[in-house]
Amino acid sequence: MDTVPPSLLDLTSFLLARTGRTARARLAARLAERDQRLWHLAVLAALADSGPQVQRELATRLAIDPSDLVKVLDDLTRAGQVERTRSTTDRRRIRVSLTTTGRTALADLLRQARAVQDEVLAPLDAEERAALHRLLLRLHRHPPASGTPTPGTPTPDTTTSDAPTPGHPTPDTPISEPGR
Amino acid sequence: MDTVPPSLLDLTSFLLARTGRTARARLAARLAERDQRLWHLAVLAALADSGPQVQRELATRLAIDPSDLVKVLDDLTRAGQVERTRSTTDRRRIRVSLTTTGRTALADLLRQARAVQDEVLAPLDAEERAALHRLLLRLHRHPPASGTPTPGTPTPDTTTSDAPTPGHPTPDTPISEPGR
DNA sequence: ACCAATGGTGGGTGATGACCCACTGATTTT
DNA sequence: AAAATCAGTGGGTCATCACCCACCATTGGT
Repeated sequence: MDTVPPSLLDLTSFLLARTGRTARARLAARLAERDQRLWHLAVLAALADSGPQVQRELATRLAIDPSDLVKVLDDLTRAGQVERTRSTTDRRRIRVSLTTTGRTALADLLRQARAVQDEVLAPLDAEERAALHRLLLRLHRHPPASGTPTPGTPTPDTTTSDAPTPGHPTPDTPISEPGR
Repeated sequence: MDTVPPSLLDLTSFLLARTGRTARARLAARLAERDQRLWHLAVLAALADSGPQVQRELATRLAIDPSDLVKVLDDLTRAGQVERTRSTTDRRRIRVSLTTTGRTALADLLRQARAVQDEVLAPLDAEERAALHRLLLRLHRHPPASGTPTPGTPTPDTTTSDAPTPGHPTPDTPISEPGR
């Protein structure tokens, strides 16, 4: 049984898609055990890296719909990992900041992520992993540029962004997009 | 701007997931222009590589639900790219074979796939692409093993030429899984 | 003070993808 | 020839996302 059609294995893009998919799936599954999802990790990471921020900033930075961010933050707040405090200067805004437990949680999630990574990258030795990481990082920074304007996919490409997900126009440079 | 949280960029698995996602999305978008989807490509490729087969074989090989395969084949048949003929020996079975136009279509799709690939891998030179391909291929053969039960797709093999890894036939495993 | 714009929410919507089950022919068993 | 089995279908279900819109609170003009 088996054999993946060789024609497909010749396509780097196919391999990329496939491995990426499994990596993602495994990570998601792992996080699910903690009742967290990819977006939760992304948000916590963003807060840890860039400090407390207003929701709107977070949303644009993560390229997530503000409306969806709300839900993620609801979860995180409920778990006591982030705190929402209204900005004193502009009471419309809400500053989101990491709590101590949030920081701990993040550390744990990152640990999980690395564990999954070790599983996925198991067949590679340290140097190879580093090489892979380097290559992927290069790809990451690069704007795929325009591509196929397919319905649903405007192909935006804004200068910097990296990867628009087809199907949805991605405005500017989003970030992570754990979700789909 | 953007700035993806650095913490995430440190995760190879994150980069993998992300680039893989965009690769997949772009390819899907491209195929969509031809009114085809990833599974269509996978099926055509499987038929081209392994010759005419009974649906059930195809399904297990591609790790697709038999029920879903039917729909894909319906499309391909409608487009005149494959032909379904009942097996003379066992009339329950249906042999699926590629038609000439199917072969042409496949060639076109693969061309599209490579085009997308060129866009995605743009920042890398030939050697780097080769290196990336090699690494991914290694990962591909590797059974993700346990961990998170990601059902679905096992791995392996294609005996094909391009593989860096010298000769090992391959065991077998499911294949592609454009989908899940 | 009034009005337009803005941040944040809540509540949907639509598309996609995997999975499942019941049903029909054909074949094999016994 | 009846029973069990199998290939192929058809018709759902469920879960996941990204996206959108109407709405409240709050501001910034002017």
